[in-house]
Amino acid sequence: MYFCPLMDKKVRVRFAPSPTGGLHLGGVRTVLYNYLFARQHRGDFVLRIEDTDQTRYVPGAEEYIVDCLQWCGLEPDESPQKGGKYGPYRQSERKEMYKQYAEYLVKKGFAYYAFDTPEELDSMRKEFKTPEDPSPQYGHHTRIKMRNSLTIPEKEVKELMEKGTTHVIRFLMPENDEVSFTDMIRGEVKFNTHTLDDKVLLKADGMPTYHLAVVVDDHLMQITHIFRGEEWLPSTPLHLLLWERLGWKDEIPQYAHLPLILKPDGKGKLSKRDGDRLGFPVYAMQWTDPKTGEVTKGFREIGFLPEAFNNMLALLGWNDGTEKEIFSPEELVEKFSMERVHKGGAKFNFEKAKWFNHEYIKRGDSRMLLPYFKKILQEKNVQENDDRLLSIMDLIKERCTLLPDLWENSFFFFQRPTEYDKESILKKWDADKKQFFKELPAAFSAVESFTPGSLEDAFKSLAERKNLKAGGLMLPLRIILVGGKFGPPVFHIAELLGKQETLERIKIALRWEFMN
RNA sequence: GGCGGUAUCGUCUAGAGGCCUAGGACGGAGCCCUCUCACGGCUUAAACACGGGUUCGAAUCCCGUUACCGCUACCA
Repeated sequence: MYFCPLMDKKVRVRFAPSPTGGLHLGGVRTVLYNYLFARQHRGDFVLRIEDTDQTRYVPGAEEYIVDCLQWCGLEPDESPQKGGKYGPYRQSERKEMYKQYAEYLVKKGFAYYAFDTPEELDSMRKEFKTPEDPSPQYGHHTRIKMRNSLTIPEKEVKELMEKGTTHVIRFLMPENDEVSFTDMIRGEVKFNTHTLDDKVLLKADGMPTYHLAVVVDDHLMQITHIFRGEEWLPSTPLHLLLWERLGWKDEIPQYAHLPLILKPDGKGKLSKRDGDRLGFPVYAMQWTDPKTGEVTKGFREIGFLPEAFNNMLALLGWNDGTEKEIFSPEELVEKFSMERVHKGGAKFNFEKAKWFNHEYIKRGDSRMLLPYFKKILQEKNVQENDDRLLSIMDLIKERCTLLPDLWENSFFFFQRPTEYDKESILKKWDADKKQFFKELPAAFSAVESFTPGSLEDAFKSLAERKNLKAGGLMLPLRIILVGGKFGPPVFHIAELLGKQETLERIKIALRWEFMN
């Protein structure tokens, strides 16, 4: 059986997270690819909450996901919050629909009731466990030995049902069928149903499992393309069969299974633990576990720009075939193609991630950075007008990798040095130099425009008159103005400090006893 | 164990039979620029997992091996 979707409908894609905690960067990448594809094809992007596991309910997780998408600039067209004509968008609110479809499958002979208790399932697994088969499945070998509507006489089943005996509905997996489909990234993928099991479709609590819910909802919501993690590849044949048994074979969506994001070291999927261990975020935004109160910082909190974050994620597994690496959101929408997504998993590289952010800060217009800068300054209780802030950023942004670096590279504009790197000054300090700095304020005052060029000229001509080398005086000036060996070119610092403050700082420094 | 997927520099990747003595980026090393730190420029080390085919010719196609990853729940 080969499944080939018809592609003449309006593109509709979806992100369907389970609201159980922080949003992993792999999840954001999945959203990104969905979003880019939708925008490129002028389609719809829907957010659907997969909250069918009541035991894993985490308060606040759904709102958190919505906030993350907003920060990333990847907002859905339809969602529980926004609504839409295919709602509700929360699976827990669609509970009744799933049951009908499950019952329909039973009626058609494509599924059956199973009354086995968890304990019975457990002992079955133990009983059939062999070295060759360490995890026996509930499938064509074992189903005949279990308590289900296939093995129990019809009359008895009816009685059990009438008594309200707890049961699940399982899919009746055909014994020997070929199931194949074309994955947009991987090409043709084949399975034989022989090795597949009778997955639970409807749980004892009446909620569907992922498998039933995803097929029913994707159909009802007219989803045309499913882009999801590679971990779903093995259950795709089940889903395909479900589409077919439910009578929707002609509407099967196109699939693409995205490669996983791996740990930077060792092996396996990247997890929050790896971030904690290696010192970088894994979640998009800060997540506070409501149970333990544990707070986990995200990319936003450590100072990533959402555009840089997206760009980095887009390139983690995709490229446009050229050597271009920096793409604006618009370029991403235009250039992205699922066929060019790399098949293999990618180890996450935090250094490279930071490089993207650095590029965005460095290349970006300071006006774009202004709100971020102002927020930091607010925390530091600094008030300043926008024009000066813009000038400061123009000067320092090339040395800022993360947003907090904006402060680390500019604090000296807002506060006078409290201590000085004495070592560096004293190494070559003498009376002549001291005299030079005593006369410098007058020389600077005499300058007609307080600009880097004229300041440098004044500085150098004074040095010449005093028979000193200007080169040896620059570092002391820097330390006098900001306290240490850091910052942008020193005359630029002076310019932004302004005449009054520059002269003041020179005079203050000269009063320190180590200068004498 | 079974099933599925993947396999190019340390990392992300380009490469869709000859353009490959394998290109770019991050990171590393070195040099230049220089008042500090950066930015920028230049140079450099570093890879086709292995074995068989197919072909005049393979990183590219096929098969096998190996390694790694994923799935194998009334979780998603």
